[in-house]
Amino acid sequence: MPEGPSIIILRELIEELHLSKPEVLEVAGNAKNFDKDRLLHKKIQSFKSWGKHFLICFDDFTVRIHFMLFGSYLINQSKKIPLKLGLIFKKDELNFYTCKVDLLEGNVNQHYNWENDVMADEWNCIAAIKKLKNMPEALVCDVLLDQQIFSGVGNIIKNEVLYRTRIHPLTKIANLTPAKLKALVNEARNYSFDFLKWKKENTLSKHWEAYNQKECPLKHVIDKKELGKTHRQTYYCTKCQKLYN
DNA sequence: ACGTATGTTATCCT
DNA sequence: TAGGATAACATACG
Repeated sequence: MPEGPSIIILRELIEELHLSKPEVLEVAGNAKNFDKDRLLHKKIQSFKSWGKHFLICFDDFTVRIHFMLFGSYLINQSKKIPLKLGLIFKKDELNFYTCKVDLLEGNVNQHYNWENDVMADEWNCIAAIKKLKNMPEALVCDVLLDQQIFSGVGNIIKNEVLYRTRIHPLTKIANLTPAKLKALVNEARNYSFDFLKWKKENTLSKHWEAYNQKECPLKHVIDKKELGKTHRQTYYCTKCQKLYN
């Protein structure tokens, strides 16, 4: 569920309901880090997302849903596992499970820089390159997971972007050529949209070239190691992906 | 059946 | 004290 494109899919499914500023008639669930009565009888102004964050925006506060690793949602359906947050409108309902729910005070724009979201219209690749240049010692396998630079990128996107750009995960930012640095940043967005398309078609895993693979498309062995300070599983081909040093 | 994981953060160590 | 390791969340998949 968790990476950025999956949140876009949730947003699109809600759009298809054609709710216009729906009033919350009932609030359910065991989310208890804020008073759920805050939402009651208030109108939702918009549904937004920032990377892996799903945002339900009210007049002067926003409910933030983060699905973490195991989170899920159902629209106009429910299931047996404990409900974290349920919002009931006149005709529809949204149910969120196993997620982190937080309430952000004030205008949502004060909480987020939309330029960091690789899938947003506002995405700013120049700003991303600038941030990367300020961390020359960082490894590419770590920076791709940095939500302040590549909001929405997760471990699948990380591995696929590194394979597509033929960059070894342990390459330091300082050692990338300007062209490779640019390719890295551009592919973070580009692959995210392929992810979105394939996820909708239910063919995402079929298109993986490195993530979860035993061999790359050229039949070389794929190595699998926990790399970087993030210690996330990294799948890479030492023949196809160059270590810049 | 069991091991692993598309993620993040609080807390406990050193 | 900064940093790293660990646990926690509680589900789905192969």
